[in-house]
Amino acid sequence: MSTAWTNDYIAHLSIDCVIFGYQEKNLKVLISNYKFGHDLRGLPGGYIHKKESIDQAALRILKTCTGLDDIYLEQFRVFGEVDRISASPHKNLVRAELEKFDDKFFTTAVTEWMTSRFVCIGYYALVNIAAVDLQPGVLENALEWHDVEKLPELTHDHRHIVECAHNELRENLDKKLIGFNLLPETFTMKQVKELYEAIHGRPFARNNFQKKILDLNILDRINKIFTGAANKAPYLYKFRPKQ
Amino acid sequence: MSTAWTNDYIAHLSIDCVIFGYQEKNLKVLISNYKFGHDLRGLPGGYIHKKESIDQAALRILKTCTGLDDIYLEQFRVFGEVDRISASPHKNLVRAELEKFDDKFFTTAVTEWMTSRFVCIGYYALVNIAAVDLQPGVLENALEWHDVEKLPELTHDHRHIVECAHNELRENLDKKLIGFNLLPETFTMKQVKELYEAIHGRPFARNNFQKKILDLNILDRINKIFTGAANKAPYLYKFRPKQ
DNA sequence: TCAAAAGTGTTGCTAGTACACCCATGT
DNA sequence: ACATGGGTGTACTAGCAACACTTTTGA
Repeated sequence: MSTAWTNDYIAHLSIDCVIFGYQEKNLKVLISNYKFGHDLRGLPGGYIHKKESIDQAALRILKTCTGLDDIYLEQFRVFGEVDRISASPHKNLVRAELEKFDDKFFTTAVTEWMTSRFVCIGYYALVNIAAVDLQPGVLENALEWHDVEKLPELTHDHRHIVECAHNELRENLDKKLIGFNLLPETFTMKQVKELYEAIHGRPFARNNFQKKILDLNILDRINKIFTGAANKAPYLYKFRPKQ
Repeated sequence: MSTAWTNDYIAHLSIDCVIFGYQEKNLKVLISNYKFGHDLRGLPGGYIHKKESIDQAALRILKTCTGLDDIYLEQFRVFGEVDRISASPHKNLVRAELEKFDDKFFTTAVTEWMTSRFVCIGYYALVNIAAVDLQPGVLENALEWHDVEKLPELTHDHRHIVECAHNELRENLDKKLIGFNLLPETFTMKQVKELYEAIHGRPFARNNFQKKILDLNILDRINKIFTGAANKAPYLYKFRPKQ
């Protein structure tokens, strides 16, 4: 039975997802808190079914932990060092814990399969945190949003993978205008600016930023929003779907 | 014996290399002409040893066909559609031809392994054609340089892979200043311009191009070269190794 | 009336483009 | 001398950054 399970997937090839969200002016990453190990954490990931494309596999993994179907995602790099798992201080821990876990499923064969050398395809995804319905898997205590700047210790090379994804996000933010996937349906220009600042980790000039974004001609101005504060009411915008 | 061979490699995961060269003012790609099939061609590629990193595997494959050690290369994308081989008109042809090929090695098990579903990591490399010593493998009649604009029919999705690599090369040409890997030790500004034109497929203004390249401060001017033509002698440049 | 936050305008710098001109070279 | 191709300079433009100013809002 468990042999059948491993047989359904391509061996030695995995997908790890860096799922970005945005909340309280901070860029967040979704992190798995595993049931085994001492507060061991890592990226949500999974394997590729022999009968599905890698994009389908990534979407399936994303749906499993967020419940969402329509997610912006992109592969950004392959991590293929031989020792990315074997050199990890967690490798043997993970293997031992898995075997203790549930002897009906995690046989020695399965845990060996899972802790062997893996080439990992890195995907990053952008989600609206408010729309996410976190669904921890059988191996997970919880799924947690962590500030990208204050990540806890992560297993294997997952911290490095997050850094690569973060760099890629920064590079693609202007080029592909993907940042709006992180915002709610409608938003103020200030929110857009704060999002960009959170991703780039540096301030933007208010007026120039507004001009830059409006000149893209991708936003529609909806109406003013009166916050009750003693100042000019900001406009609400929404992303204009491509014609 | 052949089972041992397939056991040495990660199953269902391959590397295909788009090896760019530059000759006679044209951007070229190195193409395998297979011994089997009717003039069947494809990209040089290979598999990943269980004990080597994916970068090492790519370098090994490159060394096998070009004889070169120090090659600029970069992974650019993973191709993971389920049907990228099975939907190919060549799949069954390749399998049948392989089995006829050499029954000591290409057993049914091996050819099944080789023609099963594969996730392919795409690498592109830049080489100086003059330095290359082409070494066809056991399955290859020849390795041939083809104009990127006039590619012959290629097996599976290899044409698509070349197009993706070409796009990536164009995008990275300025950003990473990698074009000089395609030129000889010393070169004139005209040669650099022609290289850029070949890669981008569009003309550049002579004077502005010269200014742009010189402003990068990465070239050293060596001396004038007297071509014998009735005009001003151009300067020779060489790439300045980073301090 | 005032402070706070939002919207907009002006200037200057820089990179890229188009145009023009001058210089070296061999016939 | 002159045609050819190479080197360089100038002006125009677009995009971005720094500055300033005006407008709206509720207390």
